[in-house]
Amino acid sequence: MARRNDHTREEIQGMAIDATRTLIATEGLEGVSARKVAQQIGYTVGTLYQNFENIHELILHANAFSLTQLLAALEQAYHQESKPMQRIIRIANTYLDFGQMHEKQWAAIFRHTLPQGFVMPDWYQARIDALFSLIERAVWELAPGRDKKQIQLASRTLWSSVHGICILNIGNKLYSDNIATPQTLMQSLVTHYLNAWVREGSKA
Amino acid sequence: MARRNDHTREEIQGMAIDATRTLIATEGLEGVSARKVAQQIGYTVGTLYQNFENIHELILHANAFSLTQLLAALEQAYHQESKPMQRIIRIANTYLDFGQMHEKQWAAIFRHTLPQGFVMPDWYQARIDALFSLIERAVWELAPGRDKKQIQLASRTLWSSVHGICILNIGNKLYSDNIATPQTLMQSLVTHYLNAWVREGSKA
DNA sequence: TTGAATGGTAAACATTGTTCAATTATGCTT
DNA sequence: AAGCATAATTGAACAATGTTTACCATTCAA
Repeated sequence: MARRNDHTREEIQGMAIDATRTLIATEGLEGVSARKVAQQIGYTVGTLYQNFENIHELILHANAFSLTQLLAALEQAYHQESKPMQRIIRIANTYLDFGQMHEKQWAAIFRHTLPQGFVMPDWYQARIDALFSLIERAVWELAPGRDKKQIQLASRTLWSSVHGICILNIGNKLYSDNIATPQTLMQSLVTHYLNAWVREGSKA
Repeated sequence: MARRNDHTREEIQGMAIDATRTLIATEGLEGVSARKVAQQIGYTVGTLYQNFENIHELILHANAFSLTQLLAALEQAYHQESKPMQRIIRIANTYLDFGQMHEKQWAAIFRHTLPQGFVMPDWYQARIDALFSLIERAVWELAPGRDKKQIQLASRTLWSSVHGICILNIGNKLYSDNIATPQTLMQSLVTHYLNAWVREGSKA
């Protein structure tokens, strides 16, 4: 294996992903370009394209990193001792906080779209699955008696909604801030939805 | 006013917006380019840039058109005779259906982002406001006794959530379709959230 | 009819993603 | 140690993007 600098293939890839993450964090997704990344790591575009199929794969790796950070934050919120309902609220607020604190990275995750014919890699989908699985666990603890399908339905409904609040929160500030904070909306969503959902279950 | 062809400024703008809408509908937001639009309407890019500040303004106009269509569909759903709760469910499903039926246009609306320093024009924001106002009306009918702040809070919470379900529905199909349809999620969200919210109000 | 103003064009510029032939450095073999 | 094969790296090239602008053409008013 011949190499001119003291960087292995893996090192170059790591450096490129780091540079991409920095670019996203400072200039946003639109600020990322192959040449900028290459220049940042001291190589040329050509080298970049030998380590990544295309620019989307690179962005995908950077986003996967953010997803891992997010997941870690959610796991931490999960593992604090408290009642099931409070736990879910805490996780939801962590989700919200992450979006607010890392706005550019967050936007990059859900705003980036694969071009036609590009399939989402398994290692990326796995992170998303892990996220949903965490929610399902938390919801299950709230109502251990419900069957799996119901848990799944409620989890996905709830988390799509939580996600919706996060989205409308960043960028387009749809709420005049003096009226209601996104935390208030989040609280309203989770308590109302889950209270009714739990009650429905105890009826049957 | 000198003109080479028989098109007024307004006509050219209308043609350009139409062409942009077609491009979005067929190729998606990424398929839109100034040259494609110009060629479609039989003019050059230069002419396009005399009628629009930049490509984003053009896209904004196309998206505003979609928003108007969406609003019309929601208004129609609103004006059908039924109980308040059923009305809201119907509106939410109309929202969902619109996203499914006009996937590309829908994605173009919420995926398009203004570049730095670009402020959203009033005529665009007005359409979004109209949308939220419609929901507020529908929620008010469900609980006419609640004060305005509470109505606003519930409306925004609910609609952010509805929006979240729509988003996760298109593109990234996060639900294995054999488990639950998005309509099921929508039904679950609206009924549970609003039932608990109404009950909370009658307690006070 | 002539001149001024407007409509429209085409070419140019910078920047994007992506490819690829040429070059250079490395490791292995003899 | 020399040479060779292989891999790494470059830099130029291509097409397509948004955007600007100098120039040409047409029309209306005088």
